[in-house]
Amino acid sequence: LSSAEESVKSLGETPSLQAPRAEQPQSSERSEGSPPSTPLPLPLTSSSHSSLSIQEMVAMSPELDTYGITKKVKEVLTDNNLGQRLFGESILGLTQGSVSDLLARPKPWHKLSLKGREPFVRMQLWLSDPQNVEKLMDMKRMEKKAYMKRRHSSLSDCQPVDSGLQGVEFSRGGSPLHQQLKKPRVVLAPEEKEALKRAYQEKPYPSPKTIEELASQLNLKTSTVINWFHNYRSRIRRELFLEEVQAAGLVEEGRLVKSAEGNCCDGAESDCPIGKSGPGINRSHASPLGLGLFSCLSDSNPSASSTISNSARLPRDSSLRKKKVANLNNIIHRLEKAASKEEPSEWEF
DNA sequence: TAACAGTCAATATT
DNA sequence: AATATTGACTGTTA
Repeated sequence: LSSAEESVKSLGETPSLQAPRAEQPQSSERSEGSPPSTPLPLPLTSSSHSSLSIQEMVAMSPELDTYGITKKVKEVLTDNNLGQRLFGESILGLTQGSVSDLLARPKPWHKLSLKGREPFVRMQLWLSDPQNVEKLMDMKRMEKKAYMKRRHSSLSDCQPVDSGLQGVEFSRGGSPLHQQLKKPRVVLAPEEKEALKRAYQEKPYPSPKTIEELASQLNLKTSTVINWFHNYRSRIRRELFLEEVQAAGLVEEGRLVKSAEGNCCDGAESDCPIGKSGPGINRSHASPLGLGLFSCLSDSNPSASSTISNSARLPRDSSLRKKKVANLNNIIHRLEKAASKEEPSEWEF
């Protein structure tokens, strides 16, 4: 563990050079004994003759700057013409779509679960591997070679005769014409999305009854509506974070670059500034988007969401404003929920 | 049991 | 072709 700790510590701060490390020839010890998971085809490489499972590393990892890491990764990938698919599948063990999402909207370290931190540790590990790019490019070549090979052998019989479709129709392992036996991915029409968003603004946590109503009104399955709300809530939270980070970046001031510990940078969680908002001067560099929003809650009527959107000093940008409002309603919901149980007595904001 | 966190993977966009 | 979006699924959590 101690030796492991070292390699992990190196992950922290300085995202620069890294201990050399002797390359170990293919780990044949794909020891299945690997604790709980990690059944990935990950060469993970780097670190001393492999020692800890990523999970152990994640557990010991110091706080990482997820935003900074993704930024750098994106840079390295584009600079070297390496795609997300290859990177994701060989380095992170994730699909292209997931990688894209992760790189575009990383959640702050303190909000990630152990599992969620894993990709970031892997990315940091990769960034500190002096041969990262080279290795990936090698894989790229190998893939290409394999691809050419395949195409060559399959073209041996049928010629460029509009091959494309034909090949797909009959060769691919499965049954080509299994008519819609697969659920045909639901695609919500823009108007339906609008309706759902409107409903969300009213009530981020609709009751089963409301959900049922929405479903029938929009002619959607109940589960679809439920899923939509789950997804929307969590995605809105992420975007809020991203915007905060970027906004903060614009205010390049003499403030610690390190994200101040679990403070403000987060309006969606219960650990936000409610209690300590005091004289309002504490948080010197309080979020540029000023979450001093709670002042607007003083006027007793929590259900009047419209009141909030008008009175609060929210960002003028319509899009951001909407998200802020939605998030506020989300927070209100939680507070009310919390207030309803236990002694509904003293609740002075 | 409801809400989440992470992802997948089918589609959409670029 | 590569990257972005997003409904749904799986495993947790409380």
